[in-house]
Amino acid sequence: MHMIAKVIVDVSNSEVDKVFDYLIPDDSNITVGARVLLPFGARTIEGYVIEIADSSTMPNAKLKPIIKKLDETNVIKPELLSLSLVLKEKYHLRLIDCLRLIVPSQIRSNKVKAKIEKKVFINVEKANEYLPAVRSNAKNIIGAITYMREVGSANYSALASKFSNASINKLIDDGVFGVVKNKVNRFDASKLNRSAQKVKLTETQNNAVNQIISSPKVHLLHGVTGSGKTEVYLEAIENVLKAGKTAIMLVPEISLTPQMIGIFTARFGSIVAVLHSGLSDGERYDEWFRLHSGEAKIAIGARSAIFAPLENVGIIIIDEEHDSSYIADSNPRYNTFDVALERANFNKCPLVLGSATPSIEDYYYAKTGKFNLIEMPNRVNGKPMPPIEIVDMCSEFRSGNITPFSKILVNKLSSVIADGKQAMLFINRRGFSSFLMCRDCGYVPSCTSCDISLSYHKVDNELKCHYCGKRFKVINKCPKCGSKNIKLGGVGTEQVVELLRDLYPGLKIFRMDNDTTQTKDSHFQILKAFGETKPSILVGTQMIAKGHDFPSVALVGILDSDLSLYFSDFRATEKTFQLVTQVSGRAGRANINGDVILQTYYPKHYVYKLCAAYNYVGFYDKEINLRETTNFPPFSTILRLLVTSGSDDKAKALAHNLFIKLKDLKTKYKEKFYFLEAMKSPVGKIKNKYRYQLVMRFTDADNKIINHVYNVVDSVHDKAVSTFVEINPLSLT
DNA sequence: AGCACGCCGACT
DNA sequence: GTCGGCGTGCTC
Repeated sequence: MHMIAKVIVDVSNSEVDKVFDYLIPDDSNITVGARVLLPFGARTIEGYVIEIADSSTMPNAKLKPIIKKLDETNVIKPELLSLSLVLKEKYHLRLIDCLRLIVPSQIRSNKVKAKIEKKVFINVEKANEYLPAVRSNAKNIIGAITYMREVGSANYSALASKFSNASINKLIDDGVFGVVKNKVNRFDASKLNRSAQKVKLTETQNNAVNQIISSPKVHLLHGVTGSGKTEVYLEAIENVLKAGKTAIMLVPEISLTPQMIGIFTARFGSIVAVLHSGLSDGERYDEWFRLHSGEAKIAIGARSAIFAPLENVGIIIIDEEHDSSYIADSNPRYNTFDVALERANFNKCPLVLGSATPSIEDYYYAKTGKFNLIEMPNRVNGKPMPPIEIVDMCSEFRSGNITPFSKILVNKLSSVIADGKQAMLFINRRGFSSFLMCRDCGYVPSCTSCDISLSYHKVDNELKCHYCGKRFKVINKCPKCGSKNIKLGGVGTEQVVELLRDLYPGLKIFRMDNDTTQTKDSHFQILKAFGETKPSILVGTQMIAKGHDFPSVALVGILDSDLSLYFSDFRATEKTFQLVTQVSGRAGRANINGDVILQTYYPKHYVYKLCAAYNYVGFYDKEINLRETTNFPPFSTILRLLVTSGSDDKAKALAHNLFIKLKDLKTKYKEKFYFLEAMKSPVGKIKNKYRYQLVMRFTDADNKIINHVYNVVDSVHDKAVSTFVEINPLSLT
């Protein structure tokens, strides 16, 4: 009697996202969590064993046997298999998509292999006996022996390229050289500047560490910029390691800088494994396996590192917890916090959320006792935060200044440069200008695949779509009315750099945005060059806002802080507060004093006064009141169904169908259900897919409504249309 | 998804 | 006559 394996096949399609039964061959040692090779219809594919049973619901005659097991050790550990099952239910995902989060693509389909290095050693005694017998014209043999006598050991491939494969192999065969095969780690952390000595913690920091390690619950660590949160993390992790457990440390992708990794490797050495998008396939493969095998005990990485294959997790830390990158916005959509909480509960370990500007929801949960609130209100070095000056750009404009720089910003820039110091200018738009417009008829060129206006990139002299990346020729004549009167609108990073070059000829100006950071390491290169050049200016988007520590930055300019306020998003003011606080933190880090110039067209908006006062709690109080009276999160859940299809009609029809069926929810759940609307998405087309959305808002403590919605979504399924469900999405594009 | 099967048009 | 177009349906 054969045992039966319940298998999920590695095909990302809802039609086959179900359990298939296979026979387990007698001598195959296949267990739950194994990656296996399978006959599937007319082809051979991979799958994952999620259960072993002794009978099948199918007649055994129809079952096929598994071809073979694919790895020495099972790639899916029990905790992560059950995590996948939870995520599938919670987010209504395909199980295979969850499993693919657990098993990185570098492991699947044997694309990447471990790198084995052959190291050659010399047997000196043997060599001494051997050498006299060698013919004098055997140059390579003699050369290799002489060389190896000096160095003792060498890399096989380096040696072979010097003295030929044949000679080295002969020497190995004759026992003059010995060979050892070593697995090598392609990720080399030793290149990093390891610059962290252990410092003595302050009382506040010690108190924070003690609270965290003594209680396995969710801790919200609210610490101002410079309050020493990282030291708290390091100390807490050290405690966890001493207890024989492992740790997961998450940071936003962008702040996973060499310095950051350097701090951890300096403190903990080779038991740190790094997982982020900047790694090559080989590096990622090696780092993942070091965690999987138990060799590495600390996983540090961006969002996806929450799925690190660690066992016996003793602490999970999410730094900059308010950061939007923790919410996956494509394919398997998940919220990192939910996953982390699931893992923390499974391991009965603390989960730490750290931020200078926590999300309103999380601060509310901390205030009301769902989380433990730890406050770190003071900076370790006792320095005050840099003063923020708010500049009214409307009055600048009225007084005839049409540049993106206010007078006071230019004055401060000039004196910073004269002092040989540095400045950072933040503008949240890349390219030269964000749109073109015909002055005569108002025509704006837009992407043919997306409903979005094209940005002008002067460096490449072309128009680019920032949604799909498509490129178009620049127009100098309006295709609609023939006018040559085309104007540029919306200043971007390229234009800021150009204007600065006119203003300060000869000054070194760096630009960091999506366009200048496409190649591996370019990120690091720009920051390094900026750090070494004084005076200089760094112009950039969001990506210059996080984590970087440049002691000579004396001025930070926020050129257009209102950008995020224009979006009709209930989180707009929150995002603005977080961004301004974060960017301001770049000024005056070390011994020099810093200044922040904040330019806005809404100087009266309450968010700016509170930013300038660094008054997070004041901002929170105001915001939470607003959320409560308007029934927004954390007082409600927002659910968005995104309906997309290559066919406009089919997408529209399905969205309409959903709307009809979901209207019942309103009558069924009455006062718990506030809101339902169906409409074309704000960006109605992206990459030639038409987009419609249904947005709902309700209170739903027991997930009844969400499950109801899932059932409705299943009932209207259409192959030509994809429907995505998002819980509390960050944006509604 | 991806592959086979199947039923219609235009080619040596 | 048959080669190949892609619509339909199934995969333990």
